[in-house]
Amino acid sequence: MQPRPRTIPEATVARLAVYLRVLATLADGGRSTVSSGELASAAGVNPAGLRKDLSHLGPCGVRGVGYDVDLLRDRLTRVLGVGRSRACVLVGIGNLGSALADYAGFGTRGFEFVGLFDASPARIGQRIGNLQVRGLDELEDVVAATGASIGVITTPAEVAQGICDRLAAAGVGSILNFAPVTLAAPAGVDVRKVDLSVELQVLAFLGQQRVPAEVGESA
Amino acid sequence: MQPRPRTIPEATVARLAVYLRVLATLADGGRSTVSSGELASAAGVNPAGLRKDLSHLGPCGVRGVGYDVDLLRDRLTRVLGVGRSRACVLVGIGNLGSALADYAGFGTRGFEFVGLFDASPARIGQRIGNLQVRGLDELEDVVAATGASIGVITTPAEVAQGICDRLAAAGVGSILNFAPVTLAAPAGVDVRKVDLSVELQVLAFLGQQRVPAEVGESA
DNA sequence: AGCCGCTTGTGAACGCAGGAACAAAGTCCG
DNA sequence: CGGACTTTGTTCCTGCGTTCACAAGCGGCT
Repeated sequence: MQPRPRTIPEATVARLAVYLRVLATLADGGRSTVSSGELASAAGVNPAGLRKDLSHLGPCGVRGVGYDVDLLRDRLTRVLGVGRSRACVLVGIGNLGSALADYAGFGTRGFEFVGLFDASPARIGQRIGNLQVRGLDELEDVVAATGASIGVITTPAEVAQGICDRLAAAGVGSILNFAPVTLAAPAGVDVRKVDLSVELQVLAFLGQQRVPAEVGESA
Repeated sequence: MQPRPRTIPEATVARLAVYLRVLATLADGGRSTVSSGELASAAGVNPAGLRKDLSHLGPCGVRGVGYDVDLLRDRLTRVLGVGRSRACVLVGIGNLGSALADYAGFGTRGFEFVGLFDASPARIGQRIGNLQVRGLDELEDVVAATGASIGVITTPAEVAQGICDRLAAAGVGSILNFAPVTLAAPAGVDVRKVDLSVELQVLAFLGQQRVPAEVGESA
């Protein structure tokens, strides 16, 4: 049997990652226990929802007291698989790619870039952090040698699909796409998309809805 | 008074922005009409869902033929409010902030940065694109002078809440937060969060879940 | 030892998004 | 001019996520 059903909703997983970060802050502050209400308000969610999210891991709190910070952190770390370091490759070393390659937040959370790739000869050989930018022709070799399981795409939209195909064929099972296109990937490969201009447009729409006086559509 | 009900689901708005981009590509390719199926597959969604999304704008297709590309583009542009340019300020000119300030995709979609701010004296005065980085003390003045309605936060987590408060107090109604914290904002201010390490952690979790399943199946 | 208050964990209802199927409408062809 | 095909717009339904509300359990106090 499966005492913990392996099916944790995706939305819940995203929140678990947030809880984990809040817990780290609390631990730094010297706290040893937290209540669901406190944790929920720090994470910006409903207390009942938080408890339900946590219930997917089995009981891990003490009634009448709350959650043990260290214990819960351990549990979340193990469930999310942050314990072992994961090898990532990054394709497209433009402004955004360089920023991501240099972003310290990844290394401390179990993600390590093992390869940076770009098509432009001008960028090949450039050093970012402790890595050198390689040519695209080395992509498959590096993925095979390092066993990288995650690929990050920060290329122009036109070539993103081609890179996606090559990553998938090379055995990369998870792709994070920043290019403003919808990628098609074979079954068994997860693709997540972060589209910055869509975020801004949604924000603009909500703001426009809130201030209809500024629109002046009927005039 | 409301031929179009003002309540368009947020998830739909995000997809409308995607459709708009796909339509731009199609228009560049010379296409004049598209069917819902074609548009849906290009956007990576279900055809029925796409039609439902578009139905929020009222009937804008021709039965038996499809959608007129230019007309639909016009309609979407007007609903999303991409027509007029929106003034944005960006706070925190680190690697990520610099990348965003230099990202061409925003300017072509109706978003214009009118102020870049950083706390570090080393960065103040630096030029990015056609803007100069200013000190944080000028933040309120610039927001007031330009009427900026959107603020983007790419600061370290520790100072993000303070910046959020100052932006909200200055009259910025929409905030896009890249800092790895959950921000609290007064009512009437929309906050959207883009958390890169959460995206990676979700991806890692999905991949981790997939691998043991594959092992069990192939054995 | 017993009671009380606090907090977790779970069960149920509500609302929402997503998907499939169907009727209306317009066009193309004979 | 009429029929048939294509495609939209809508309606229904199913499933998921979220929220509310309550019972169970644990620690502290008397």
